[in-house]
Amino acid sequence: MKLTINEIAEIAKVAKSTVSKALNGQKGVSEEKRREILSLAERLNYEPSASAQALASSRTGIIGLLLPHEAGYTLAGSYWSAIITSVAEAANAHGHSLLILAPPAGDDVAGPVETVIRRRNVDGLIIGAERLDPGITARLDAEDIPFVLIGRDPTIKHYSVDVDNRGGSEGLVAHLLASGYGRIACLAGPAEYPYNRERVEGYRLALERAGVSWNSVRHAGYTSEEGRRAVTEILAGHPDLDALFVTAGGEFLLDCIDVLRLPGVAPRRIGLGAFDDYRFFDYLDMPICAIRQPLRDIGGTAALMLFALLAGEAPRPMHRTLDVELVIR
Amino acid sequence: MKLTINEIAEIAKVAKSTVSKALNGQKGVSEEKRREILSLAERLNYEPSASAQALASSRTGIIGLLLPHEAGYTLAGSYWSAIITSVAEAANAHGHSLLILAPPAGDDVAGPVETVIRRRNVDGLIIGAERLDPGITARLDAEDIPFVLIGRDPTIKHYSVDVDNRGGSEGLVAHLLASGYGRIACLAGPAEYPYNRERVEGYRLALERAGVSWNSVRHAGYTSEEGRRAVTEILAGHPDLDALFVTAGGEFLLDCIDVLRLPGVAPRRIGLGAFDDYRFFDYLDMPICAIRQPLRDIGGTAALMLFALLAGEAPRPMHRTLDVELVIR
DNA sequence: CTGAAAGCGCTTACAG
DNA sequence: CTGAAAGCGCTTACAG
Repeated sequence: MKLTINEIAEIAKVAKSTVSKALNGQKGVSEEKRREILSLAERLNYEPSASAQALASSRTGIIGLLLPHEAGYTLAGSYWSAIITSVAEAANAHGHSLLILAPPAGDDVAGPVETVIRRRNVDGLIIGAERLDPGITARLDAEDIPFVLIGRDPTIKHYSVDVDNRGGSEGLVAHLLASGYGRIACLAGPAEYPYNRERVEGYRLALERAGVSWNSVRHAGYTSEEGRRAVTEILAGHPDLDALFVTAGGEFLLDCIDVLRLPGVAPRRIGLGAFDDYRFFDYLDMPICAIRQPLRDIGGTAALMLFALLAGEAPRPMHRTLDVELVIR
Repeated sequence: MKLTINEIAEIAKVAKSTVSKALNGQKGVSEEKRREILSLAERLNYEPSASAQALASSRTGIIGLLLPHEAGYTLAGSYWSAIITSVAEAANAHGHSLLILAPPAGDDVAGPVETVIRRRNVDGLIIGAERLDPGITARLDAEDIPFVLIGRDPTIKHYSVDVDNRGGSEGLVAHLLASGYGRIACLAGPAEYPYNRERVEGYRLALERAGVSWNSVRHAGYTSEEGRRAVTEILAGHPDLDALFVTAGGEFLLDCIDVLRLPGVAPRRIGLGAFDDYRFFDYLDMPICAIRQPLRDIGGTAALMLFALLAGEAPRPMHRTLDVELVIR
């Protein structure tokens, strides 16, 4: 039924080890035989069995992408969709497949990682989880499974690709200042996410450079209630506020916008800055500028780094920082 | 290094075939030994090698999800994100992994399917591609690889899960009629997509039931230009139009909305009906109602059907149709 | 119930 | 360069 290396060997009248070498481009086969075998395999539509190769070589030809559980829920869903497809395409281009690891609802990321390690079913991992237990990366290191993080965690040694959180925020806030806003508050997601801290730094930097001393930073958890309450309190605490910089997108941002659009608030015409751009910003009746992230690049770059690692190279720099784009409306 | 079945057998002082049977819950092992072996494996954190199992049993423990190439681009990205994570979770719950297949830019879906068939690296497939060449499903049938389609193609015999396109559209249009709209045009995506045809049918049915003879249906391709042109022409052709039903979401819908918001058009206050709901509809300054699809259910149901097929059962009904929800704004 | 043996389809030293 | 052989870690008839 299934065409195997044995049939190829038989037809070509060589040993199957010779076929294997020819197919894998290894030395130790005459150019003539190689050509013969290659064309035969081509003609017969031969494709090696993934499982057999994996077992014999202890390389699976599969890379894994670890998603945070929230990936499926938030409107930032489009974020993960772009990451997934770009990684999948890069994987295919390198002759690999992409396995998706998503922790079950409520669980953290440790379970899937542990299973993957023990079952040995991926060669390497791209980790999209935004917060990561150092124990997990330690496990991966111990087991010699290469991984690349999307986003960066300063407390952990790892390869990573990230966007320029600080620079992007700085540019955005600088633009708000240049547009005439003078009292810009910053609403940030939880400080445990490194990117929120960096974006707050960018905010501070822009104010400092412009010689503006007025500032206000507040962190809030990623829940509808906390986000809404935070915006409400910021507004109440600063009657003279004229702009708000929100460090995150997705549902969190939408909740903030909801509050800003409330009847009592809307007349104040608060300017909005957001770290994440959406096309529907066009529909909002408020001045708004945003940071657009190069989503497909993030996935593609992470994959490239991982494949370098798999090839035994040490990609440099260890941390890739991608530029973002300021979108003005 | 890696713990294998041999070590377990040695420690338990039994043959490895006995260990295998015990672990896999097969008969032919005394309850006592089974318990012993199971607890030993548990204690030692033993997890069988995925590749070895796959090679020996010719079951990979992996299901594939085939995405259309557009998945990463459109705003409907959140659609795929929800499908992917829900399928991944269902797969995990069944002890399987999820492999993502995404055809390279410009290519169709045939390449990845062919590779998967020949490499034998999935046990079954969930096909998310919206348009499908019958040749592909024929290949899968021939190779005995079970598959479930998301969406339904009447020209192909297959298992599928879909939403109630006709009923949803009918309900939506009926609601528009009940709200006082009398001249409702329908802008549909390409007729090659079965769901577009079904949604148009729902539109017609609602008009018919209400005894409204005025109708206007137009199909347009999924490009920015075609969508915009279609809306422009519909508006120009029907100066008395008071509502528009768009059968699709994503970028296509956004392009339509752009045209409706154009200065010359906006004053007319066209009511909008959309098959796909987005939270940002709240921001639009136009009357709008929409259909919300049960995204996570779609993925979960498709996975359940596939696992039934893998277990040798024939899930019935062959086509699952999920209810949608009418969201009124 | 129990275990020895063959086999899944490859890769990889190792002789020749 | 070429090929015979062992081995990857399991599963699955098949005897006992």
